[in-house]
Amino acid sequence: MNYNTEYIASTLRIAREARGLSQRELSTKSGVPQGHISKIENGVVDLRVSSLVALARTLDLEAMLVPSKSVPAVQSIASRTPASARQDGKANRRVLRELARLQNAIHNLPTDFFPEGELERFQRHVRELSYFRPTLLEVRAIRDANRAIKAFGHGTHAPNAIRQALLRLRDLRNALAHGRIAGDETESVRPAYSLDEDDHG
Amino acid sequence: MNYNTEYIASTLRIAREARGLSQRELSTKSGVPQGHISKIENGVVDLRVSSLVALARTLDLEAMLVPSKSVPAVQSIASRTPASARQDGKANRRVLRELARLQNAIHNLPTDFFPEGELERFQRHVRELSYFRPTLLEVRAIRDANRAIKAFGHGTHAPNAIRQALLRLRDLRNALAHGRIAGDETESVRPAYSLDEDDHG
DNA sequence: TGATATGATACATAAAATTATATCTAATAA
DNA sequence: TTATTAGATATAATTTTATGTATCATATCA
Repeated sequence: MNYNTEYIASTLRIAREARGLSQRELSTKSGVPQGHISKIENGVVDLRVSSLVALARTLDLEAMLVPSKSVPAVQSIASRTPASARQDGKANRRVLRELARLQNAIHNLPTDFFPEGELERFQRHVRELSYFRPTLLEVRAIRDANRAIKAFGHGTHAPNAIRQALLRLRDLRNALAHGRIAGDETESVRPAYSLDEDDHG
Repeated sequence: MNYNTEYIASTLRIAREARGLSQRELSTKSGVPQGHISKIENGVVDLRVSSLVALARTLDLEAMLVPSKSVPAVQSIASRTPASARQDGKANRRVLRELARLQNAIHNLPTDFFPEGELERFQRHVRELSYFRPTLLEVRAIRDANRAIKAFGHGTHAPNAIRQALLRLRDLRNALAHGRIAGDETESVRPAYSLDEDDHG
């Protein structure tokens, strides 16, 4: 699997949640079993094109093959582009930098202070936050989370502060994801394989 | 397989032939076995996304998920010239070779199976086709005509097959002469799974 | 004729899809 | 808190199928 599975996984998950569908609902609509949707969204499988098309269609997405040269133009067509690399403007960059810092900070947290899997879930929430336009995000919430983690490293180890801050971010993500069901706003668009892979943490 | 595989099949095959690649060459470049490419191009298999991406990348295409609403805009961006390949040698030589072979084949056909003057007209059509840039021609159509003639020589003598194939070429010539893009089966059908041919030229 | 290249086929195997079951999460109440 | 419940998601076991390796038939060229 030398293409970016993260892209497919995240795109499908975000699109599903943006429409307020559970995996089971998407399953009945698309015909793809719920368990399989779970595996797809977690990047566990190298899915077949029929599954991809079935899921994409029920989420109002189309799988297309476009000339590589046209990819930037195609991305510019979609009004909501991934927040990662394409926004310019100081404010946006600042938000993204905070987000990246947060990702890194969570990655370096000692796992034994948190319930099993909690940090991974938080990681995912933060990563998915990055798919929204930075202008929609709240710098302060992100910064608070960073501060909490920093305080955790320095002084008294209090996981709850971190948890609180990260839960706020999760709620923000949910609000954004569920808030634009009806709108003309379209989904994130990204190449099926990344030209430059994520730093991974 | 409840989605239309025709598009994946024909698009990949046309893109490959437009670049003058054999299945084996594409195989070594993409890492996908030749036998598998054969099955994919014949629509026998429901290929995995990794295979699709590997083939597409080798053919300078990129798999993307785009909002359904944006599909027309994306299609207008990706130009739909039928056989747009590199300006350079290999693909062009391939087309010209097929064309020359076809001229020769028509020349050697027994005249008594065809109405008076028909073969001469076909000859002229093919000759005139060679006046156009090879990049605009369709190897597939030319090859089909060659095959039809070969089958005629071997098995049952059925002039209609040849006539059909040659009429397709005549239509292509007319379309080119009038400045339009020739519509063959790949463009007449509207995909649910939409694929657009690359344009290098 | 032999040699080379092309696209299709056969079969073993690894992996995805299916079906069914278990686990997790977010609320609510005791 | 702690227990419980429902709803959502993840995992397990089995079946189905794409993939990988090898070979085949046919066509083309020397």
